[in-house]
Amino acid sequence: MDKETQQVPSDFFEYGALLSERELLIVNGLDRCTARYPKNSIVFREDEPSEHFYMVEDGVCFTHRHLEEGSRQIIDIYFPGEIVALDELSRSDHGSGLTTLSDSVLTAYDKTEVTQVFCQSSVLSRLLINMISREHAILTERLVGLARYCARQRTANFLLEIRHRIERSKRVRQHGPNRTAGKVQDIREPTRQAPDVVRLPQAVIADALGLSAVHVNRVLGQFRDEGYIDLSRPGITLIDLEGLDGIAGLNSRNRLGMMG
Amino acid sequence: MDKETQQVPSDFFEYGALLSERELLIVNGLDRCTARYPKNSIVFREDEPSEHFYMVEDGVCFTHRHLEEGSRQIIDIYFPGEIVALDELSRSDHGSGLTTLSDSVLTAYDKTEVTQVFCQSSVLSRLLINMISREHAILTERLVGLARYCARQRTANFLLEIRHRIERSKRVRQHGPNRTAGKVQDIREPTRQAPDVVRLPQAVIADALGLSAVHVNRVLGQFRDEGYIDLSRPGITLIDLEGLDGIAGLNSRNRLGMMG
DNA sequence: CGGAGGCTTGAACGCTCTCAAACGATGTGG
DNA sequence: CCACATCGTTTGAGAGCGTTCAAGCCTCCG
Repeated sequence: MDKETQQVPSDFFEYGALLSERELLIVNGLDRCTARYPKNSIVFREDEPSEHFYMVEDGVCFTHRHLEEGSRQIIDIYFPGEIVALDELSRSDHGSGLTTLSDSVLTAYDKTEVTQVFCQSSVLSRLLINMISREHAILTERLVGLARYCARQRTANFLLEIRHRIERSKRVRQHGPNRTAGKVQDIREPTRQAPDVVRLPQAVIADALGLSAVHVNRVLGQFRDEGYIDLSRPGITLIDLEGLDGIAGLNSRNRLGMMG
Repeated sequence: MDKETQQVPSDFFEYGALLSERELLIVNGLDRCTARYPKNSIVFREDEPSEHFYMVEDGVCFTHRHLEEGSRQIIDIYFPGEIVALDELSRSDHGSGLTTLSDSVLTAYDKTEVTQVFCQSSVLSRLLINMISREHAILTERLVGLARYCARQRTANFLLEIRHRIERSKRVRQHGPNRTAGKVQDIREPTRQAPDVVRLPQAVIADALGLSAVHVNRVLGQFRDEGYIDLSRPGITLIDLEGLDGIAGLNSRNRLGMMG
């Protein structure tokens, strides 16, 4: 692969569409605007006019909806390499707000331009549809989880899903030539990027799972006592992945394959 | 509009994309297979290979997921004119099963053909993306509802949403020249198609809302006692729509606008 | 007339919430 | 360097909402 390939937003690779030279040029030619956002800053609010979608370059952020009483529901959490607000391509306003959890770097793409440009190419159209469909599958999974599983199951499933996405995020970010090679670069900051450590405030987990922070804490306490996780250090350290998977009790379907 | 227009699946009109003669020809040229399904029959099961998506011509059906313990979660309910399994365009298997609630007529379209053909046209690509995005918005709404609202709110909201979709379904089915004219045809079967009557088993409502059938019944009983609905006749007759809307307590956002 | 499926209602249990109060880490200003 | 504020975590007690189990009823239909 050449230099141009490395400029392509890394997440695109995940969708199995082999882009030709022509499509790569199109994608690389897109207008983009990269900016830095401090921790806990609001990138956009729900109901604001929506002109861009974003790719997370660095940091962690989440989409959310505010409810009347002051509580909020977190729709999804995004890690580096993931794309935010893809589902809003055809909306004129934001269906949910976007807030950063840590200092973040985001790249904004113009929705109108992307839609128009992508629709010109059948390969890119397919790619876009695949990406949106994947979001849809994740959302369906989450819906079933919220409706039918208890706090223990939801929490265990959540921890595993976040772990999976952190891993995927790391993998995706080593894009370019190194992707297929077995060569793995050393992790730069073991404390921040350590594997199997979920570093999210319990209040955020609660808002994502539709639970109270107090009860999330209680469930995590149970998991700690049962030896599944470790809470003595900052963050949630996953110890027994199979055990958590057993608690989650969800079929392996949620590890969603892509493409068709 | 000419005869060709009337052959176009009516739901496409809802998305505001003005199709040119050329696109209409493409859409009308799609392979399709219309079949009749008796009440309570399974059209496809989850995890089965997925080759088609369906348009509901007549009847009511729903998509669902089965859980280990034997319970099920209903993902969505579909009325005439609506499209099923659109989100599975890029999947090779069904993420959820499809079952009929009443005697139904469904038209199957080949997923691969539709994807390929639609991706050739930028207008149709956009249309497809808009339709999928709309599904996404609905799903997000449902997610927030499940996570953050109590049984009364969810039930009230559900009744209003179903009413809205039944109305929309009726409107969409009078496609063609009559669409824009104020002329409204008489309803043929007032008992079956009466406005403001939701004819769904309470067990189905429960499975859609993530509640037990017993508790749905209790909530409906409350609504009856409070004068919002009437249960003396078969089905649920909505009496006080504003009242129900007040209970639902959701912003008007769920009456989702389309296009961007 | 009898059976089946859906609806209705009661009682008790249990999961999760709210309220409340500490605790610990972190950061800030005196 | 310490006092203090703040934020996130932890734990307890009590209340509420929805569940399960169980039984009876109604209605449609054979």
